[in-house]
Amino acid sequence: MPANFNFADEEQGIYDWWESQGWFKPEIAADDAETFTISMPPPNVTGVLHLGHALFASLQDLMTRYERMRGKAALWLPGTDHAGIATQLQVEKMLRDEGTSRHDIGREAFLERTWQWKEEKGGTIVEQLRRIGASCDWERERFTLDEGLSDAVQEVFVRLWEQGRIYRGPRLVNWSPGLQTAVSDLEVERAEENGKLYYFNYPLADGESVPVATTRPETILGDTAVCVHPEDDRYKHLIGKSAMVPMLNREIPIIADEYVDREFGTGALKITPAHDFNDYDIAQRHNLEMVNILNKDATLNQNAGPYAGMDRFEARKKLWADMEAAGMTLKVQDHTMVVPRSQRGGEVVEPMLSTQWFVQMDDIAEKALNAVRSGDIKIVPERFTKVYYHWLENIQDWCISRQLWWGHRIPAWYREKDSDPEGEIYVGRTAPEGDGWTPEEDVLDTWFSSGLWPFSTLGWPNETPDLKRFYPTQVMETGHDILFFWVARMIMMGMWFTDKPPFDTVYLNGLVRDKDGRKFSKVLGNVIDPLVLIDQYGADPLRFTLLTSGTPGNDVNLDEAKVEYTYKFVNKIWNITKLVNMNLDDDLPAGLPVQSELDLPARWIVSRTQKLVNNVQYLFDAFQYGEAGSQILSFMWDEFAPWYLEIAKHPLYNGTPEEKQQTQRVMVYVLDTCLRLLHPYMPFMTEAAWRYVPHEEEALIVAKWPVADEALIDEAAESEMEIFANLVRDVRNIRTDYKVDPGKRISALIAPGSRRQALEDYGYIFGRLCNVPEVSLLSAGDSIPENAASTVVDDITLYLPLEGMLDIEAECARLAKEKEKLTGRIGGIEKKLANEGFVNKAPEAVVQRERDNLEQLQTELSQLNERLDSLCS
RNA sequence: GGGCGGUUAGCUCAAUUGGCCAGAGCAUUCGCCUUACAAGCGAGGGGUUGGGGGUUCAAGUCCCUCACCGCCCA
Repeated sequence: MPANFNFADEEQGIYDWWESQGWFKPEIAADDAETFTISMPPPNVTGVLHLGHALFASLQDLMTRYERMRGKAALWLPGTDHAGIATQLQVEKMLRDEGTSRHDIGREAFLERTWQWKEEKGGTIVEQLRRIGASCDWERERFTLDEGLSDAVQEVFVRLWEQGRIYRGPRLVNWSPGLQTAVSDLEVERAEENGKLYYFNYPLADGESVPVATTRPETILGDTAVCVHPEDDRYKHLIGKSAMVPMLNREIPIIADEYVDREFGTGALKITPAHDFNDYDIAQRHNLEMVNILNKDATLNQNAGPYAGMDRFEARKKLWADMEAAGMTLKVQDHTMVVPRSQRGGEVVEPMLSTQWFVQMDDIAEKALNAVRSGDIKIVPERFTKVYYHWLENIQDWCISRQLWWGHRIPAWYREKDSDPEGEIYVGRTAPEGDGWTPEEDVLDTWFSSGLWPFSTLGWPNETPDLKRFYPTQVMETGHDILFFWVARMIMMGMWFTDKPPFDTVYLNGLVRDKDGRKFSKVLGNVIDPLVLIDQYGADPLRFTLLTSGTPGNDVNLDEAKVEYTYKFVNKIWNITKLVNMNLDDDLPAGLPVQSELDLPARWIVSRTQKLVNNVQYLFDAFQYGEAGSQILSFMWDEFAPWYLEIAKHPLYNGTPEEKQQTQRVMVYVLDTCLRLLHPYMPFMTEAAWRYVPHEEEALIVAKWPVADEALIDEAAESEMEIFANLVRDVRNIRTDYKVDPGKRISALIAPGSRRQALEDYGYIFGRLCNVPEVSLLSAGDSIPENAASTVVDDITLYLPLEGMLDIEAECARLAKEKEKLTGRIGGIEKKLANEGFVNKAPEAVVQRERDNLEQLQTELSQLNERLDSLCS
């Protein structure tokens, strides 16, 4: 067996072996096996792996591997997303660098270039997912623009149209001037920024004026009313009069609406329905005219009169300067305001009147709400259900058209009617018959196709065998940041079109941040590339660290020091395996020996193993993978290796053939169990190590998940071993206190109390664990050694004759300190037990535990007192 | 303004229906190359679990309140 696990040489080979054996495919399970399906949230096809991907891949792979080991037909279905805006932006940038643009080369050439780009870059992230060990069924990999998925998108669009749930029309939408497309509410990020509030006198037709404040002066050019509060005594008399738009002298009405906040600004509001959502609502109520003053690139159009052609921010300055010159302005104040910016480009988004396609959401949302309300879909952590409800209960119609080229083209055609070039609309799976039809240019929001992902990837709308067998899926694991964007939409689409919840559990993870909790950013220079970590430490440490650094739904702060530590854990496990492996004989019988034949350390570690398996199972059932992982690590590193394996060296090296074999079988059993439990966390190293452990199954990836055997839990063995452990720790402490060279062998005398037999049988433990190879048991009447340090555990007193090294005074001080600690604890327990409330109300087991504790501590105290009497008085 | 999360050792994080002395890693102190592992082993120091109040026999955990940090929605 190699000295170390050489991940760099091994990982690729192991992965290829798994894949070539077909173990990533659900078909390896029995035909009638229960299914377990996860659809992978499709990463951007041209993206590269970042830690967010690494986290979701680790979680989903863990779940998949776990269920696979439990014998389910486990399918983790991978894929990528065409990511309309993001990908188009990348290609447009390429074109810009080449000195051309998408408009120069035209739609067809542009799409060709984009497909080419997709082919070039599309493999990257998929390869990177393999590197972290993702056990997905690559033969079922999908891409959102695949033919099958495109059919599904078209089918959904046409059906929604036929159901009257899709409509087209002019509405106020969020317009991204840089991207020159509409975007949905969700794609707009709002943040407080320092802006200004401009006060000016709005001229009235009769020569008077009314003071008004605005944060965006350029929108004055699109005003179609001035609005005051109906109860506002300052302005009441103006209602019904007319105002004149500054510089344009367009006459507009003064209206009253209770929406106006009398406290804000001057209490009078200018209304620009074509460029403000609130104003739009007011305009609807009052039947106001709507004047669009912006072009698609956010320069001003002809409605802006002399300002036509200027950029919106330039126009703001110029208009204000002109108004100042005309004596209309009052003042400019600093003002904190909420600015909407594009999630993609970061530029300021403009509300703009535009003709777009929408999905009417009310009934669709209702079904999705019910799926969660009824418990058919469970969200983990549960607190996100409230967020989900709130969003769906207040949902707006969804703007699904995008003025992009990269995406699913909307299956609609227009024909002139009543001199309107788009007067007649046809929506269908194929182009309409007849002449004069022009196809729709717009494509669909990327999330429209992702919303179908759980079933479109399985073949829907066709009743494919995969769809029948694997739909609905079981778990949707993704980031809580896309609960609305994606999860809610999948539930809506799934419920609407398949009448089934697309998955029964939504598991939401948080964001990965740096160790100080900051977001990764190029500006901060704190970006960590998961592939660099994998190159440095291997995939397993990164996976394990991501999986154990956080709790469900919360952000993960990744500390590279922990990755390094986990890398050492990998080495630790490797060395444990090496030790076990080098102490094996051929033809070792499989499985554990009969429990009654086991020695105390074996009964103890076997019992501890059952408890570990139970805990891990409990935690897995509750999605608490982090805690489960930590417990496995702690069991191996703090119990199995330093206690059991060290003790086991005695029977292995000095025992009878029977004892030796028994010990071999036990350590193989425990190690094997740990490797199984750990495999979903660290697939590569566990698989590699497992080769050196006797086993029956073909590979660890398809080995059985451990189940605890309650009959092997042995509380008596656990408490007896605990006594040994405490004695060993005490001896070590004494050695440290007296600065006894660790290499120096010393002997001990033990007054064994009620444990004579155990101490006779297992006294060798002291030789192994604290370098005390000679242990003599005292009998009643034997004289207590002089000049010895001592310690007490339960009814046992252990003496270490330290010959010339003992300082009586120091020893007495040590014992006195020990006594103080003991009496303190005894006092605490006595007080507790004297409390009638505790004795009567606490569970019997808890009370009994305290009583047992008290009894033991009192025993220890009396022995300690004897020792103090004889040595120190 | 509404909702949610967080605040635990110097730093990063745990702690399963409330129940033994709140645990790890990093950092730090001391001692060890002990034949699986110095990528290691052994021992230690470091905490009023953000403040205050309450419920309970028992609170990091449940309730109220305040403070600060963060996220989502309007």
